[in-house]
Amino acid sequence: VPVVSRTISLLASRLQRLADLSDGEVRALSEAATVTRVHEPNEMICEEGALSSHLHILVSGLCHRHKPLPDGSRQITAILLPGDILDLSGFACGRLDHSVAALTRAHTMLLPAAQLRSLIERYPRLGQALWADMARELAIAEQWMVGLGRRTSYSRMAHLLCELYARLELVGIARDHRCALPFTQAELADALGLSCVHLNRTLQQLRHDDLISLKNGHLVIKDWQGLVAAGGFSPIYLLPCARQAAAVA
Amino acid sequence: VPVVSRTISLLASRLQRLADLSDGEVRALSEAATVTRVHEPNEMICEEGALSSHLHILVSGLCHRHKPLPDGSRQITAILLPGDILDLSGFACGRLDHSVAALTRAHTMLLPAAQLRSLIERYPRLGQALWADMARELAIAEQWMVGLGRRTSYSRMAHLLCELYARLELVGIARDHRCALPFTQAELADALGLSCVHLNRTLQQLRHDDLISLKNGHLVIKDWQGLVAAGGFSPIYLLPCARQAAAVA
DNA sequence: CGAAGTGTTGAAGGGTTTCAAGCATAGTGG
DNA sequence: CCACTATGCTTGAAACCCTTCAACACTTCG
Repeated sequence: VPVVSRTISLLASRLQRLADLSDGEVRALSEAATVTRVHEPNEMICEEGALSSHLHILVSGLCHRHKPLPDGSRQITAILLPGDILDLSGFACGRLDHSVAALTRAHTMLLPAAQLRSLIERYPRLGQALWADMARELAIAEQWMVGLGRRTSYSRMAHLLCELYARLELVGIARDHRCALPFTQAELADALGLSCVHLNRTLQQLRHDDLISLKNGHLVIKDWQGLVAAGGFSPIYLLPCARQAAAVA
Repeated sequence: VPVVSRTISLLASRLQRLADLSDGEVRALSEAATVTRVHEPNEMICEEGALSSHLHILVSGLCHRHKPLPDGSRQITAILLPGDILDLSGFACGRLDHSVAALTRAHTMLLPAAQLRSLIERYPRLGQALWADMARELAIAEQWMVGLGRRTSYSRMAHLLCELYARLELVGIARDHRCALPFTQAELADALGLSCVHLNRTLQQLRHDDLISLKNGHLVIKDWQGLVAAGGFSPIYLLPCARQAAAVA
Protein backbone atom coordinates (compact mmCIF):
# COMPACT_ATOMS: atom_id res chain seq x y z
CA VAL A 1 0.00 0.00 0.00
CA PRO A 2 1.54 3.33 -1.02
CA VAL A 3 0.11 5.25 1.94
CA VAL A 4 1.89 2.97 4.34
CA SER A 5 5.29 3.33 2.76
CA ARG A 6 4.82 7.07 2.60
CA THR A 7 4.06 7.18 6.29
CA ILE A 8 6.93 5.00 7.29
CA SER A 9 9.16 7.31 5.33
CA LEU A 10 7.63 10.24 7.20
CA LEU A 11 8.51 8.73 10.52
CA ALA A 12 11.85 7.63 9.18
CA SER A 13 12.79 11.05 7.91
CA ARG A 14 11.95 12.60 11.24
CA LEU A 15 13.97 10.00 13.09
CA GLN A 16 16.75 10.44 10.60
CA ARG A 17 16.95 14.12 11.33
CA LEU A 18 16.78 13.39 15.03
CA ALA A 19 19.67 10.98 15.19
CA ASP A 20 21.37 10.68 11.89
CA LEU A 21 20.14 7.22 11.04
CA SER A 22 21.60 5.24 8.19
CA ASP A 23 19.44 3.80 5.43
CA GLY A 24 19.95 0.33 6.82
CA GLU A 25 18.50 1.33 10.16
CA VAL A 26 15.52 2.95 8.53
CA ARG A 27 14.90 -0.09 6.37
CA ALA A 28 15.08 -2.39 9.36
CA LEU A 29 12.47 -0.29 11.11
CA SER A 30 10.13 -0.18 8.17
CA GLU A 31 10.41 -3.92 7.64
CA ALA A 32 9.52 -4.59 11.25
CA ALA A 33 6.20 -2.79 11.02
CA THR A 34 3.94 -4.67 8.68
CA VAL A 35 0.46 -5.36 9.93
CA THR A 36 -2.01 -2.55 9.35
CA ARG A 37 -5.17 -1.92 11.27
CA VAL A 38 -8.20 0.28 10.71
CA HIS A 39 -9.91 2.15 13.53
CA GLU A 40 -13.29 3.82 13.44
CA PRO A 41 -13.87 7.31 14.90
CA ASN A 42 -13.92 7.31 18.71
CA GLU A 43 -12.54 3.80 18.85
CA MET A 44 -10.10 3.16 21.68
CA ILE A 45 -6.75 2.17 20.24
CA CYS A 46 -4.72 1.90 23.44
CA GLU A 47 -6.24 1.41 26.88
CA GLU A 48 -4.86 3.14 29.93
CA GLY A 49 -2.79 0.79 32.05
CA ALA A 50 -2.70 -1.72 29.26
CA LEU A 51 0.50 -3.62 28.73
CA SER A 52 0.65 -3.85 25.00
CA SER A 53 3.10 -6.04 23.12
CA HIS A 54 2.96 -3.81 20.05
CA LEU A 55 3.59 -0.17 19.30
CA HIS A 56 1.15 1.68 17.09
CA ILE A 57 2.38 3.98 14.35
CA LEU A 58 -0.28 6.27 12.98
CA VAL A 59 -0.49 6.03 9.20
CA SER A 60 -3.52 8.15 8.41
CA GLY A 61 -6.19 9.97 10.33
CA LEU A 62 -6.00 11.79 13.66
CA CYS A 63 -5.85 10.45 17.21
CA HIS A 64 -5.75 11.94 20.67
CA ARG A 65 -4.55 11.00 24.12
CA HIS A 66 -6.85 11.89 26.96
CA LYS A 67 -7.57 11.35 30.61
CA PRO A 68 -11.11 11.07 31.90
CA LEU A 69 -12.11 12.63 35.24
CA PRO A 70 -14.52 11.29 37.83
CA ASP A 71 -17.06 14.04 37.10
CA GLY A 72 -17.40 12.88 33.51
CA SER A 73 -15.28 15.58 31.92
CA ARG A 74 -11.93 14.87 30.36
CA GLN A 75 -8.70 16.51 29.31
CA ILE A 76 -7.06 15.81 25.99
CA THR A 77 -3.30 15.80 26.55
CA ALA A 78 -2.02 15.29 23.03
CA ILE A 79 -3.11 15.24 19.43
CA LEU A 80 -1.40 12.72 17.20
CA LEU A 81 -0.78 13.06 13.47
CA PRO A 82 0.34 10.60 10.82
CA GLY A 83 3.92 9.57 11.43
CA ASP A 84 3.52 9.83 15.20
CA ILE A 85 3.91 6.87 17.49
CA LEU A 86 0.83 6.52 19.65
CA ASP A 87 2.19 4.64 22.63
CA LEU A 88 5.89 5.39 22.82
CA SER A 89 5.83 6.10 26.53
CA GLY A 90 4.26 2.72 27.13
CA PHE A 91 7.19 1.16 25.36
CA ALA A 92 9.74 3.24 27.25
CA CYS A 93 8.49 2.61 30.75
CA GLY A 94 6.40 -0.52 30.44
CA ARG A 95 3.04 0.98 31.24
CA LEU A 96 0.78 3.35 29.40
CA ASP A 97 -1.01 5.78 31.68
CA HIS A 98 -3.41 7.36 29.27
CA SER A 99 -5.87 6.18 26.68
CA VAL A 100 -5.46 6.79 22.98
CA ALA A 101 -8.51 7.04 20.76
CA ALA A 102 -9.15 7.75 17.12
CA LEU A 103 -10.60 11.14 16.25
CA THR A 104 -11.33 10.20 12.67
CA ARG A 105 -11.15 6.96 10.81
CA ALA A 106 -7.50 6.03 11.24
CA HIS A 107 -4.99 3.51 10.00
CA THR A 108 -2.17 2.24 12.19
CA MET A 109 0.77 -0.04 11.72
CA LEU A 110 1.83 -2.48 14.41
CA LEU A 111 5.41 -2.79 15.51
CA PRO A 112 6.19 -5.73 17.83
CA ALA A 113 7.78 -4.36 21.00
CA ALA A 114 10.16 -7.29 21.36
CA GLN A 115 11.34 -6.86 17.81
CA LEU A 116 11.88 -3.16 18.31
CA ARG A 117 13.90 -3.90 21.42
CA SER A 118 16.27 -6.14 19.54
CA LEU A 119 16.47 -3.64 16.71
CA ILE A 120 17.52 -0.96 19.16
CA GLU A 121 20.10 -3.31 20.58
CA ARG A 122 21.55 -3.75 17.12
CA TYR A 123 21.19 -0.10 16.09
CA PRO A 124 21.66 2.10 19.17
CA ARG A 125 21.06 5.20 17.05
CA LEU A 126 17.51 4.06 16.58
CA GLY A 127 16.97 4.12 20.33
CA GLN A 128 18.42 7.60 20.50
CA ALA A 129 16.09 8.76 17.76
CA LEU A 130 13.02 7.40 19.50
CA TRP A 131 14.15 8.92 22.76
CA ALA A 132 14.57 12.27 21.02
CA ASP A 133 11.10 11.88 19.58
CA MET A 134 9.79 11.54 23.10
CA ALA A 135 11.62 14.72 24.06
CA ARG A 136 9.63 16.40 21.33
CA GLU A 137 6.41 15.08 22.90
CA LEU A 138 7.50 16.54 26.20
CA ALA A 139 8.27 19.89 24.57
CA ILE A 140 4.78 19.99 23.12
CA ALA A 141 3.28 19.08 26.48
CA GLU A 142 5.19 21.96 28.06
CA GLN A 143 3.69 24.38 25.58
CA TRP A 144 0.26 23.06 26.42
CA MET A 145 0.92 23.58 30.13
CA VAL A 146 1.93 27.17 29.48
CA GLY A 147 -1.23 27.71 27.49
CA LEU A 148 -3.55 26.04 29.99
CA GLY A 149 -2.00 27.85 32.91
CA ARG A 150 -1.22 31.32 31.67
CA ARG A 151 -2.63 32.10 28.25
CA THR A 152 -5.98 33.65 27.42
CA SER A 153 -8.49 31.34 25.82
CA TYR A 154 -8.05 33.42 22.68
CA SER A 155 -4.29 33.12 22.70
CA ARG A 156 -4.40 29.46 23.66
CA MET A 157 -6.69 28.65 20.78
CA ALA A 158 -4.45 30.58 18.36
CA HIS A 159 -1.40 28.73 19.65
CA LEU A 160 -3.01 25.35 19.17
CA LEU A 161 -4.02 26.14 15.61
CA CYS A 162 -0.48 27.31 14.85
CA GLU A 163 0.99 24.16 16.34
CA LEU A 164 -1.35 21.85 14.48
CA TYR A 165 -0.84 23.57 11.17
CA ALA A 166 2.94 23.60 11.59
CA ARG A 167 2.99 19.91 12.44
CA LEU A 168 0.67 19.03 9.58
CA GLU A 169 2.87 20.94 7.20
CA LEU A 170 5.95 19.15 8.52
CA VAL A 171 4.42 15.80 7.64
CA GLY A 172 3.34 17.06 4.24
CA ILE A 173 -0.41 17.02 4.81
CA ALA A 174 -0.94 20.76 4.77
CA ARG A 175 0.26 23.71 2.76
CA ASP A 176 -0.73 27.25 1.79
CA HIS A 177 -2.05 27.80 5.30
CA ARG A 178 -4.91 25.42 4.71
CA CYS A 179 -5.56 22.02 6.16
CA ALA A 180 -8.24 19.56 7.13
CA LEU A 181 -9.00 19.84 10.81
CA PRO A 182 -11.88 17.47 11.49
CA PHE A 183 -12.40 18.31 15.14
CA THR A 184 -15.63 18.68 16.98
CA GLN A 185 -15.85 21.87 18.99
CA ALA A 186 -16.29 19.69 22.04
CA GLU A 187 -13.00 17.99 21.27
CA LEU A 188 -11.18 21.28 20.83
CA ALA A 189 -12.68 22.42 24.12
CA ASP A 190 -11.40 19.31 25.88
CA ALA A 191 -7.95 19.96 24.50
CA LEU A 192 -7.91 23.60 25.56
CA GLY A 193 -9.53 23.20 28.94
CA LEU A 194 -12.55 25.27 27.97
CA SER A 195 -16.27 24.75 27.97
CA CYS A 196 -17.88 24.00 24.68
CA VAL A 197 -19.81 27.25 24.71
CA HIS A 198 -16.85 29.43 25.45
CA LEU A 199 -14.75 27.72 22.83
CA ASN A 200 -17.41 28.53 20.28
CA ARG A 201 -17.30 32.21 21.22
CA THR A 202 -13.54 32.33 21.18
CA LEU A 203 -13.56 30.79 17.74
CA GLN A 204 -15.97 33.42 16.54
CA GLN A 205 -13.65 36.10 17.81
CA LEU A 206 -10.78 34.64 15.82
CA ARG A 207 -13.02 34.61 12.76
CA HIS A 208 -14.19 38.12 13.43
CA ASP A 209 -10.58 39.32 13.62
CA ASP A 210 -10.05 37.72 10.22
CA LEU A 211 -7.31 35.43 11.45
CA ILE A 212 -8.90 32.16 10.40
CA SER A 213 -11.88 30.49 8.91
CA LEU A 214 -12.90 27.09 10.18
CA LYS A 215 -15.94 25.21 8.97
CA ASN A 216 -16.82 21.71 7.90
CA GLY A 217 -13.58 20.48 9.37
CA HIS A 218 -11.46 22.63 7.10
CA LEU A 219 -9.16 25.31 8.45
CA VAL A 220 -7.91 28.29 6.46
CA ILE A 221 -5.44 30.57 8.16
CA LYS A 222 -6.09 33.94 6.62
CA ASP A 223 -3.45 35.82 8.58
CA TRP A 224 -0.57 33.62 9.65
CA GLN A 225 1.47 36.43 11.17
CA GLY A 226 -1.54 37.60 13.11
CA LEU A 227 -2.30 34.15 14.41
CA VAL A 228 1.31 33.59 15.40
CA ALA A 229 1.31 36.90 17.27
CA ALA A 230 -2.00 36.14 18.98
CA GLY A 231 -0.77 32.75 20.17
CA GLY A 232 2.78 33.78 20.98
CA PHE A 233 3.78 30.87 18.80
CA SER A 234 7.35 29.98 17.97
CA PRO A 235 7.94 26.74 16.03
CA ILE A 236 11.42 25.96 17.31
CA TYR A 237 10.21 23.32 19.73
CA LEU A 238 8.73 21.27 16.90
CA LEU A 239 11.86 21.12 14.80
CA PRO A 240 14.41 18.37 15.19
CA CYS A 241 17.97 19.35 15.87
CA ALA A 242 20.28 16.53 14.91
CA ARG A 243 23.33 18.63 14.25
CA GLN A 244 23.30 20.13 17.68
CA ALA A 245 22.93 16.72 19.25
CA ALA A 246 25.81 15.46 17.20
CA ALA A 247 27.90 18.44 18.19
CA VAL A 248 27.51 17.57 21.84
CA ALA A 249 28.47 13.97 21.25
CA VAL B 1 30.85 13.93 50.59
CA PRO B 2 28.18 11.64 52.03
CA VAL B 3 25.26 13.65 50.63
CA VAL B 4 26.54 13.16 47.12
CA SER B 5 26.89 9.43 47.34
CA ARG B 6 23.46 9.20 48.93
CA THR B 7 21.98 11.13 46.03
CA ILE B 8 23.69 9.16 43.38
CA SER B 9 22.35 6.04 45.01
CA LEU B 10 18.90 7.63 44.95
CA LEU B 11 19.07 8.15 41.24
CA ALA B 12 20.70 4.79 40.79
CA SER B 13 18.02 2.95 42.69
CA ARG B 14 15.32 4.58 40.65
CA LEU B 15 17.09 3.75 37.43
CA GLN B 16 17.71 0.26 38.70
CA ARG B 17 14.01 -0.25 39.24
CA LEU B 18 13.33 1.23 35.83
CA ALA B 19 15.59 -0.99 33.79
CA ASP B 20 17.14 -3.65 35.95
CA LEU B 21 20.65 -2.20 35.99
CA SER B 22 23.58 -4.19 37.25
CA ASP B 23 25.88 -2.87 39.97
CA GLY B 24 28.60 -2.30 37.41
CA GLU B 25 26.39 -0.03 35.40
CA VAL B 26 25.39 1.95 38.45
CA ARG B 27 29.00 2.29 39.53
CA ALA B 28 30.04 3.50 36.09
CA LEU B 29 27.36 6.16 36.24
CA SER B 30 28.29 7.34 39.70
CA GLU B 31 31.95 7.53 38.81
CA ALA B 32 31.20 9.65 35.76
CA ALA B 33 29.51 12.36 37.81
CA THR B 34 32.04 13.98 40.04
CA VAL B 35 32.14 17.75 40.01
CA THR B 36 29.67 19.38 42.37
CA ARG B 37 28.27 22.85 42.11
CA VAL B 38 26.34 25.11 44.44
CA HIS B 39 23.51 27.33 43.27
CA GLU B 40 21.89 30.16 45.17
CA PRO B 41 18.09 30.61 45.29
CA ASN B 42 16.68 31.92 42.01
CA GLU B 43 19.91 31.28 40.20
CA MET B 44 19.51 30.06 36.63
CA ILE B 45 21.08 26.65 36.30
CA CYS B 46 20.20 25.87 32.68
CA GLU B 47 19.35 28.52 30.12
CA GLU B 48 16.64 27.96 27.52
CA GLY B 49 18.12 27.17 24.14
CA ALA B 50 21.50 26.53 25.67
CA LEU B 51 23.54 23.69 24.30
CA SER B 52 25.14 22.35 27.41
CA SER B 53 27.94 19.84 27.38
CA HIS B 54 27.01 18.56 30.84
CA LEU B 55 23.93 17.11 32.48
CA HIS B 56 22.95 18.34 35.92
CA ILE B 57 21.87 15.90 38.61
CA LEU B 58 20.18 17.52 41.55
CA VAL B 59 21.80 16.51 44.83
CA SER B 60 20.04 18.69 47.35
CA GLY B 61 17.55 21.51 47.29
CA LEU B 62 14.64 22.14 44.95
CA CYS B 63 14.56 23.43 41.38
CA HIS B 64 11.90 24.23 38.85
CA ARG B 65 11.51 24.44 35.10
CA HIS B 66 9.57 27.37 33.79
CA LYS B 67 8.69 29.37 30.73
CA PRO B 68 8.34 33.13 30.82
CA LEU B 69 5.64 34.91 28.84
CA PRO B 70 5.83 38.23 27.03
CA ASP B 71 3.48 39.87 29.54
CA GLY B 72 5.88 39.18 32.37
CA SER B 73 4.03 36.25 33.90
CA ARG B 74 5.39 32.73 33.73
CA GLN B 75 4.34 29.12 34.00
CA ILE B 76 6.29 26.60 36.02
CA THR B 77 6.20 23.30 34.14
CA ALA B 78 8.01 21.02 36.53
CA ILE B 79 9.38 20.83 40.04
CA LEU B 80 12.59 18.90 40.49
CA LEU B 81 13.68 17.04 43.60
CA PRO B 82 16.99 15.52 44.64
CA GLY B 83 17.83 12.58 42.44
CA ASP B 84 16.18 14.17 39.42
CA ILE B 85 18.08 15.06 36.29
CA LEU B 86 17.51 18.71 35.46
CA ASP B 87 18.16 18.75 31.73
CA LEU B 88 17.52 15.27 30.45
CA SER B 89 15.47 16.44 27.49
CA GLY B 90 18.35 18.65 26.42
CA PHE B 91 20.54 15.59 26.34
CA ALA B 92 17.99 13.53 24.45
CA CYS B 93 17.23 15.96 21.66
CA GLY B 94 20.22 18.30 21.68
CA ARG B 95 18.43 21.46 22.73
CA LEU B 96 16.81 22.53 25.95
CA ASP B 97 13.67 24.54 25.48
CA HIS B 98 13.01 25.71 28.99
CA SER B 99 15.01 27.32 31.73
CA VAL B 100 15.82 25.59 35.00
CA ALA B 101 16.32 27.64 38.14
CA ALA B 102 16.99 26.88 41.77
CA LEU B 103 14.14 27.39 44.20
CA THR B 104 16.32 27.02 47.26
CA ARG B 105 20.03 26.77 47.70
CA ALA B 106 20.83 23.69 45.66
CA HIS B 107 23.72 21.36 44.95
CA THR B 108 24.14 19.68 41.58
CA MET B 109 26.53 17.18 40.13
CA LEU B 110 27.83 17.50 36.60
CA LEU B 111 27.83 14.60 34.19
CA PRO B 112 29.69 15.15 30.93
CA ALA B 113 27.33 14.49 28.05
CA ALA B 114 29.98 12.88 25.88
CA GLN B 115 30.91 10.53 28.66
CA LEU B 116 27.30 9.59 29.26
CA ARG B 117 26.91 8.89 25.57
CA SER B 118 29.76 6.44 25.56
CA LEU B 119 28.49 4.89 28.78
CA ILE B 120 25.13 4.30 27.18
CA GLU B 121 26.85 2.75 24.20
CA ARG B 122 28.60 0.32 26.49
CA TYR B 123 25.59 -0.28 28.75
CA PRO B 124 22.41 -0.04 26.66
CA ARG B 125 20.32 -0.71 29.73
CA LEU B 126 21.43 2.63 31.09
CA GLY B 127 19.97 4.36 28.08
CA GLN B 128 16.71 2.49 28.55
CA ALA B 129 16.59 3.56 32.17
CA LEU B 130 17.11 7.21 31.35
CA TRP B 131 14.52 6.98 28.62
CA ALA B 132 12.08 5.47 31.09
CA ASP B 133 12.85 8.28 33.50
CA MET B 134 11.84 10.72 30.82
CA ALA B 135 8.60 8.83 30.37
CA ARG B 136 7.97 9.46 34.05
CA GLU B 137 8.50 13.19 33.44
CA LEU B 138 5.96 13.05 30.67
CA ALA B 139 3.49 11.24 32.90
CA ILE B 140 3.82 13.97 35.51
CA ALA B 141 3.38 16.63 32.85
CA GLU B 142 0.18 14.93 31.74
CA GLN B 143 -1.20 15.07 35.24
CA TRP B 144 -0.40 18.77 35.37
CA MET B 145 -2.22 19.31 32.09
CA VAL B 146 -5.28 17.57 33.47
CA GLY B 147 -5.14 19.74 36.55
CA LEU B 148 -4.60 23.00 34.69
CA GLY B 149 -7.31 22.22 32.19
CA ARG B 150 -10.03 20.52 34.16
CA ARG B 151 -9.53 20.57 37.89
CA THR B 152 -10.74 23.15 40.39
CA SER B 153 -8.08 25.31 41.95
CA TYR B 154 -8.84 23.50 45.19
CA SER B 155 -8.46 20.08 43.66
CA ARG B 156 -5.43 21.11 41.63
CA MET B 157 -3.68 22.38 44.72
CA ALA B 158 -4.48 19.19 46.61
CA HIS B 159 -3.16 17.10 43.76
CA LEU B 160 0.11 18.99 43.61
CA LEU B 161 0.66 18.60 47.34
CA CYS B 162 -0.03 14.87 47.08
CA GLU B 163 2.38 14.52 44.19
CA LEU B 164 5.14 16.45 45.88
CA TYR B 165 4.79 14.59 49.13
CA ALA B 166 4.72 11.23 47.37
CA ARG B 167 7.84 12.07 45.38
CA LEU B 168 9.66 13.41 48.42
CA GLU B 169 8.81 10.24 50.29
CA LEU B 170 10.09 8.13 47.42
CA VAL B 171 13.49 9.80 47.63
CA GLY B 172 13.55 9.46 51.38
CA ILE B 173 13.27 13.13 52.27
CA ALA B 174 9.78 13.00 53.75
CA ARG B 175 7.84 10.72 56.06
CA ASP B 176 4.90 10.73 58.46
CA HIS B 177 3.03 13.04 56.09
CA ARG B 178 5.37 15.88 56.86
CA CYS B 179 7.98 17.54 54.70
CA ALA B 180 9.82 20.74 54.03
CA LEU B 181 8.15 22.67 51.23
CA PRO B 182 10.02 25.94 50.91
CA PHE B 183 7.85 27.50 48.24
CA THR B 184 6.74 31.05 47.96
CA GLN B 185 3.02 31.40 47.39
CA ALA B 186 3.89 33.21 44.18
CA GLU B 187 5.84 30.16 43.04
CA LEU B 188 3.02 27.80 43.87
CA ALA B 189 0.70 30.11 41.97
CA ASP B 190 2.95 30.01 38.92
CA ALA B 191 2.97 26.23 39.05
CA LEU B 192 -0.80 25.96 39.35
CA GLY B 193 -1.74 28.67 36.89
CA LEU B 194 -3.41 30.80 39.56
CA SER B 195 -3.02 34.34 40.77
CA CYS B 196 -1.16 34.85 43.98
CA VAL B 197 -4.22 36.10 45.79
CA HIS B 198 -6.43 33.24 44.77
CA LEU B 199 -3.80 30.71 45.67
CA ASN B 200 -3.68 32.19 49.13
CA ARG B 201 -7.43 31.78 49.55
CA THR B 202 -7.42 28.26 48.18
CA LEU B 203 -4.71 27.38 50.64
CA GLN B 204 -6.79 28.77 53.46
CA GLN B 205 -9.67 26.62 52.39
CA LEU B 206 -7.49 23.53 52.54
CA ARG B 207 -6.38 24.58 56.01
CA HIS B 208 -9.93 25.30 57.06
CA ASP B 209 -11.00 21.84 55.94
CA ASP B 210 -8.25 20.46 58.16
CA LEU B 211 -6.49 18.71 55.29
CA ILE B 212 -3.12 20.38 55.69
CA SER B 213 -1.10 22.93 57.53
CA LEU B 214 1.55 24.86 55.67
CA LYS B 215 3.66 27.58 57.20
CA ASN B 216 7.27 28.62 57.26
CA GLY B 217 7.96 26.30 54.38
CA HIS B 218 6.87 23.23 56.27
CA LEU B 219 3.96 21.09 55.18
CA VAL B 220 1.97 18.78 57.42
CA ILE B 221 -0.71 16.68 55.80
CA LYS B 222 -3.29 16.23 58.52
CA ASP B 223 -5.68 14.11 56.47
CA TRP B 224 -3.94 12.17 53.73
CA GLN B 225 -7.06 10.33 52.60
CA GLY B 226 -8.96 13.57 52.45
CA LEU B 227 -6.26 15.29 50.44
CA VAL B 228 -6.02 12.35 48.04
CA ALA B 229 -9.77 12.44 47.55
CA ALA B 230 -9.80 16.20 47.04
CA GLY B 231 -7.09 16.01 44.43
CA GLY B 232 -8.23 12.84 42.74
CA PHE B 233 -4.69 11.65 43.27
CA SER B 234 -3.44 8.21 42.36
CA PRO B 235 0.29 7.55 42.74
CA ILE B 236 0.65 4.89 40.04
CA TYR B 237 2.17 7.26 37.53
CA LEU B 238 5.08 8.01 39.84
CA LEU B 239 6.10 4.44 40.44
CA PRO B 240 8.57 2.67 38.22
CA CYS B 241 7.51 -0.58 36.66
CA ALA B 242 10.55 -2.59 35.69
CA ARG B 243 8.90 -5.96 35.89
CA GLN B 244 6.26 -5.03 33.39
CA ALA B 245 8.85 -3.62 31.03
CA ALA B 246 10.87 -6.77 31.37
CA ALA B 247 7.79 -8.87 30.73
CA VAL B 248 7.24 -7.15 27.41
CA ALA B 249 10.85 -7.61 26.39
C1' DC C 1 15.11 52.26 61.83
C1' DG C 2 13.88 51.75 57.02
C1' DA C 3 13.52 48.71 53.13
C1' DA C 4 12.26 44.67 50.85
C1' DG C 5 9.93 40.49 50.47
C1' DT C 6 6.09 37.61 51.83
C1' DG C 7 1.53 36.66 53.47
C1' DT C 8 -3.26 38.31 54.14
C1' DT C 9 -7.65 40.75 53.36
C1' DG C 10 -11.47 43.57 50.91
C1' DA C 11 -13.90 45.03 46.99
C1' DA C 12 -14.73 45.59 42.05
C1' DG C 13 -14.63 43.82 37.60
C1' DG C 14 -14.17 40.51 34.03
C1' DG C 15 -13.62 36.09 32.10
C1' DT C 16 -15.94 31.32 32.06
C1' DT C 17 -19.20 28.11 33.14
C1' DT C 18 -23.65 26.46 33.37
C1' DC C 19 -28.29 26.04 31.98
C1' DA C 20 -31.43 26.51 28.46
C1' DA C 21 -33.21 26.99 24.12
C1' DG C 22 -33.02 27.38 19.09
C1' DC C 23 -31.03 26.25 14.56
C1' DA C 24 -28.81 23.52 11.00
C1' DT C 25 -27.46 19.34 8.91
C1' DA C 26 -27.31 14.49 7.99
C1' DG C 27 -29.00 10.02 8.51
C1' DT C 28 -33.07 6.76 9.33
C1' DG C 29 -37.17 4.44 8.84
C1' DG C 30 -41.98 4.68 7.68
C1' DC D 1 -40.86 11.92 0.22
C1' DC D 2 -41.44 13.11 4.73
C1' DA D 3 -41.39 13.10 9.55
C1' DC D 4 -38.20 11.93 13.08
C1' DT D 5 -33.97 11.63 15.49
C1' DA D 6 -29.26 12.53 16.53
C1' DT D 7 -25.43 15.31 16.44
C1' DG D 8 -23.10 19.47 16.29
C1' DC D 9 -23.16 24.55 16.17
C1' DT D 10 -24.97 28.93 17.95
C1' DT D 11 -27.00 32.27 21.12
C1' DG D 12 -28.82 34.52 25.62
C1' DA D 13 -28.81 35.23 30.45
C1' DA D 14 -27.55 34.26 35.21
C1' DA D 15 -24.22 32.65 38.45
C1' DC D 16 -19.73 31.83 39.73
C1' DC D 17 -14.78 31.51 39.78
C1' DC D 18 -10.86 34.04 39.47
C1' DT D 19 -8.11 38.20 38.63
C1' DT D 20 -6.84 42.68 39.52
C1' DC D 21 -6.02 46.59 42.32
C1' DA D 22 -5.14 48.28 46.65
C1' DA D 23 -4.00 48.39 51.28
C1' DC D 24 -2.17 46.42 55.47
C1' DA D 25 0.41 43.13 58.66
C1' DC D 26 4.42 40.46 59.47
C1' DT D 27 9.10 39.14 59.09
C1' DT D 28 13.90 39.55 57.83
C1' DC D 29 17.86 41.99 57.04
C1' DG D 30 21.17 45.67 56.22
